[in-house]
Amino acid sequence: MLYAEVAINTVVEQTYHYHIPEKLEHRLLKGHLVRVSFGTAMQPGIVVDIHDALPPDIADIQTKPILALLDPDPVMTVMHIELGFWLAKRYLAPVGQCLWLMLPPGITGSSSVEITLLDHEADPGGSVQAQIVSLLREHGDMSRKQLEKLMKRKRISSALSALEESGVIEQDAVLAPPTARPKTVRTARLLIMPDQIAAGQRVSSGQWRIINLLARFPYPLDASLIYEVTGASSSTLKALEDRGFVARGERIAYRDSLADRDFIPTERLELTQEQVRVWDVVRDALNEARKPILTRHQIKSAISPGTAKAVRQKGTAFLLHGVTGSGKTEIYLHAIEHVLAQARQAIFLVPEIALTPQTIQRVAARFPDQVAVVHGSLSTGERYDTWRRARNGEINVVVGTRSALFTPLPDIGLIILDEEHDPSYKHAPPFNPPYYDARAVAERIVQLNDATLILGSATPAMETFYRAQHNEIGYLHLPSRIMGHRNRVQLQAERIGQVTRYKAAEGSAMTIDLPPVQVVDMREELKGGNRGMFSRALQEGLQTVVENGQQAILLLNRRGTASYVFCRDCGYTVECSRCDAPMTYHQADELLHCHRCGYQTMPPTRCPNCGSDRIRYFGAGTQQVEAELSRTFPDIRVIRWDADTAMQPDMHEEILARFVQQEADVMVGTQMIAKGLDLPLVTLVGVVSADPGLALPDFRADERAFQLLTQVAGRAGRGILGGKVIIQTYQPQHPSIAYAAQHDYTGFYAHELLNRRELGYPPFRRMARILVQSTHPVNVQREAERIADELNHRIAKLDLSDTTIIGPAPCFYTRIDKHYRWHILIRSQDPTVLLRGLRLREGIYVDMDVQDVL
DNA sequence: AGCACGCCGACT
DNA sequence: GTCGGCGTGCTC
Repeated sequence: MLYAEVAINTVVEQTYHYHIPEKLEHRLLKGHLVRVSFGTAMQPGIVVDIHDALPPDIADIQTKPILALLDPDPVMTVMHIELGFWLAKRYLAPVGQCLWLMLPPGITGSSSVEITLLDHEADPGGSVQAQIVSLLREHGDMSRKQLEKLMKRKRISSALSALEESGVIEQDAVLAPPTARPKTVRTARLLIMPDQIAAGQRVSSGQWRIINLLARFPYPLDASLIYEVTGASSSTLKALEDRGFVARGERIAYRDSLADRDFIPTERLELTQEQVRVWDVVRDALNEARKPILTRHQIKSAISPGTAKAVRQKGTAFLLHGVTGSGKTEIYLHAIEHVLAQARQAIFLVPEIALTPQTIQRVAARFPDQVAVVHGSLSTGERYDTWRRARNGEINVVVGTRSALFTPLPDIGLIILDEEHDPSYKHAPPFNPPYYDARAVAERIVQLNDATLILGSATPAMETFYRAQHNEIGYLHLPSRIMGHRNRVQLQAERIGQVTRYKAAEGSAMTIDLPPVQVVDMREELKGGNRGMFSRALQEGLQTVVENGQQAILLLNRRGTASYVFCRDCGYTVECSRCDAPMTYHQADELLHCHRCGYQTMPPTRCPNCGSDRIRYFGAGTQQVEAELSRTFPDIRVIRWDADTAMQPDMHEEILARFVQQEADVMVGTQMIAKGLDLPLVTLVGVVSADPGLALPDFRADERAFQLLTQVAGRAGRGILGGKVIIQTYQPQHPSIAYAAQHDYTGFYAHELLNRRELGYPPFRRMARILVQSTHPVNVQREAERIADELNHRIAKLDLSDTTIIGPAPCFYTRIDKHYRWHILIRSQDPTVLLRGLRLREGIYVDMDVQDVL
């Protein structure tokens, strides 16, 4: 007898064994999606292994059978199964949940229990049973969930089993069919050649147009195409079918989010000598890692039982440290091209699809028809189709956000994480576990697949740079900004009559220094009598930009702050009733918004506390900056880019496109404008206020601030016009500001590393966070204290001298959407030792390698 | 996740 | 005395 070890998608930690029925005996493979009975429910499961005997500890139990195969092809490879187990161990999450990361939503339907009334005349004793029977008589058969709802109670199992026992009802656990299905489109083909149609037969002009079109193609055409080309309608096509001239059919069509977009194919660019040195190292690694090319048959047999051990543990990881504009993307594109030539696939991760349209454009244009985009806002159908195409080996490059890592590509040769320092690479509550870090997962995939990882950034995460310094990963450096080919730059400069600041680099490329940064001390501005939002320097800078027809970016670092409403007499501030956070005034709808939960309310005209009518709006939002700009420079055209103006994902691209096309002189925005944009006409970047975000109780606050300022500073002067950066602050000596002003990454790194070492923070120890949430303030605190007690007890018992606990304490955001929040932070070489097997109730989340502790 | 089992207070 | 609350442990 053969047994399948199955992982089920619930919060159980273990796997379960089922015997393989005869009809599946030689068909069942690792990675197959199956239907099994689990407890009383019907559940989907993944076959993670196949054994010829049960493990000794359960040798004498009665196993249930594998009931059905839900997909004829394995839904994941052995590599993906192994990755799932690794995720479960590292992030302390149920293995089923980890494996389900690799599957598209909707691949299985939901599990339920259907109840059928067999004896309509039955009159059972017991009020609960009688009630159930009368409800079934009244409403007809239904699911157990519906019945519980109608009964307004949960405890009906004993009554149900009694009814089933006496033959009154039947309970049937079912697994619904998948909600995601292949999409089919109608097609038509010609059965008869035009010249075979007899002269006497009456054929309308619409029918002739269809016949002539179809006659030109020896295969079926999509009906939609036929209608579009001929102008005929479906009734015309139907008429042709009825006359036997045409056969209609259907084909499976892939839903593709890139399908309706045109990309102009581009060629590879010539590398500078600096890039060549980097590329040589990457290419050698790719060649070193290259496995023999597998045929489709070999790939299939690699996922069959018994050959699992073939997975090698190798792979190479690099940090590609390059300032903005240093040509990192061209290295990525060269590497992708190289692995595609090896018949392997590549994954290219970006922080957010909506904020990096230019990057996606470049990848899609370089590899036409080989790229798919994977991210959270795809429809279920698009995700499902992309997933199937990937599994079938029809996609070579996946571009996407962190979840794209789990696309079931058969032979991953390269993973790129662009802007690797970005916090969005960490999956964290309130999402579902596992709370993985895409950087660590990518490294694991690369090991399992004998592939290559490139982590790219101008401002690498402390942990990443530390690892590069200690030779745990390779270090590649691109210190110069490239402005383009010498001849092209020269021509452009002559055309606009500008003396360039370019320097001839080695070879034919030209480079340019990073823009000068001026730090303005706003305390001095106040002393000088300037109480406005813009310093004199920034005003002059904006004036110059307007006069010369150039462009500027104004950044507001609002992390952890907002403009709020307060009473001048008693100091009362309007707070969200569900989050206890100050509410933000929005000019557009004249309402107060809560940025945590989205709650909206009317601003008060009188103070609810003291009755005063001296209500004031305080603090600067993007709207206020916009208003102040228009006041100071009446003719200036301003465009605002923030979460409010870009409500839908595609709005980002539109706003950006309008700015690129010079429909505005100044763009005002928050963090998002600092991401990977290439805006050659921007000659001035102003940071209106660098201070918010510096004082946050988060050990990464300084790092984040430095990264943001450095990134946004890199936006200036990318064209031949040059540029400058002005940072306004009340603490000009702050390391995050001072080092950013010097474009001094290593200086900041060295400074910050001392802090981290002193406090035992990452990269010296790993940090985990236990987050406790509840709608009851007393419960959260009590639960957090209970967990902390248990952890301290365990530390003593296990003698974990390197493990320290911070808290329990209320989180910085003490309440979000009615939930009070407390947390416990754990610093340790390996927090999983302490946290393994910890009992977690509802509302408790373990976040390993936590990125954000607010 | 469900569901059973088991121990406690509050009802006919 | 039973009904129903929920804390605890198990599902191959």
